[in-house]
Amino acid sequence: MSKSATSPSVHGGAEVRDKILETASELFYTRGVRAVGVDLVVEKAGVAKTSLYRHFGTKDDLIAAFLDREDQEFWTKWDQVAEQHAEDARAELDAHLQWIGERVGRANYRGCPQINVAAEFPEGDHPARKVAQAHKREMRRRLKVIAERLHAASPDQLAGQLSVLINGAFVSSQIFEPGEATALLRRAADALVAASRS
Amino acid sequence: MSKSATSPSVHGGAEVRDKILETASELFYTRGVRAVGVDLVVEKAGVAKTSLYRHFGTKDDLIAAFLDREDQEFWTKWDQVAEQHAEDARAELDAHLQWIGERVGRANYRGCPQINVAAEFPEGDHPARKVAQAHKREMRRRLKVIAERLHAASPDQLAGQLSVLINGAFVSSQIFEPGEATALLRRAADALVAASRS
DNA sequence: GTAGCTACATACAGGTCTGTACCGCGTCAA
DNA sequence: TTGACGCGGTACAGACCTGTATGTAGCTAC
Repeated sequence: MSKSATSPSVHGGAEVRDKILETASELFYTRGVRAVGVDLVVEKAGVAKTSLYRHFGTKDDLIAAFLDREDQEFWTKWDQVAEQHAEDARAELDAHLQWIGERVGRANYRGCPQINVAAEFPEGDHPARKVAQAHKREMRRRLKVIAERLHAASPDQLAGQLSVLINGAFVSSQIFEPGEATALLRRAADALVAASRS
Repeated sequence: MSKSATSPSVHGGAEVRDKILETASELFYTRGVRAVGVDLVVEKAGVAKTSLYRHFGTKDDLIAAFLDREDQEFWTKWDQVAEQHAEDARAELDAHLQWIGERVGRANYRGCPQINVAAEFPEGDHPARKVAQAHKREMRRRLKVIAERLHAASPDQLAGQLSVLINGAFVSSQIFEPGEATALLRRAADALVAASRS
């Protein structure tokens, strides 16, 4: 009957935690992490400040949880697309660049959360930077698998090139003409894949 | 005998202003703009706070001046390299990717200042964002000139692809192996240039 | 000399930030 | 019924932030 959660399972379960994280994620992403104080998060979420600190200990932990959430959302989307092209690595890569290009081209797109937070917190020991670094390495790892399926001469190099291309798209939305990103990315990937076979 | 400067030329000229801007630039770049207060800039520069506010009205103006300085430094380097390959566009592009790759691979590299500041200040009306946007457009413009000299079928598209590649390199230092960036960039550019001629 | 400018030094106003303390309320389990 | 716990609400501590006010010293030009 109940949610059968483990630790904070009285009342309605972890609804308060989810509400805080959801609100914080939107605010952090649209306004920047340092620009958003916990008081604003608490107010917009309609919860008590004590609840925020009970669930997340520190603001830094909340930031890390925000990046974790974005990370999971990103790979969920990735997996959905990958499943539809399980037999054709070339089509899978194209499909990824398609949705990434569309996402980058949206009007309210504000860049990759991982990159943005890494830019806001240059200190290497910040908990959020670990999440960001793991995210970027995971991207290259997945692209390497695709590169291997494409029989690239050097899968790791092609994966690196595609990683740079995708990361570049994340931070280049300002220079794209409307609707330009997808075609530009796919043609660039075409060229990189073709060259990787020589 | 004197420096013959124009407006603030009493005492030692604009030395104080330069000292402030130089100190602020290093602090802003290594620690992040929002993480550095004007008190710290003043202390490290060894000047009075009133001097900072006399030369730069607001902290936002100081940030914009910081990005302007970085912008000028970047294009100065660019022009130096371009001069050495005035007759050969292919060699010029290669040389640019060479020094950019080396810069990205340095141990204390913390990304492109323009991208970092844009990530720290998502509001579109911030004075520093105008500088950052102009910087990115200027890069694409210069790359388009190179693409035209390379007789690309669509110079603007090739310039866009190369822009994405370079911007990607700026934010991907975490995923590069030591010394990997230059070769990866140059081979990727090879592939893009080759494909642009078909 | 004297006025005008720049610079240094210090203090402070007014606001914001993170994180904690304390209180009362409602709900669940025993 | 009673105790434990999550939750909302408020107040607050302590630190930090930007920007200004005030006063003093030194240099230049008239």
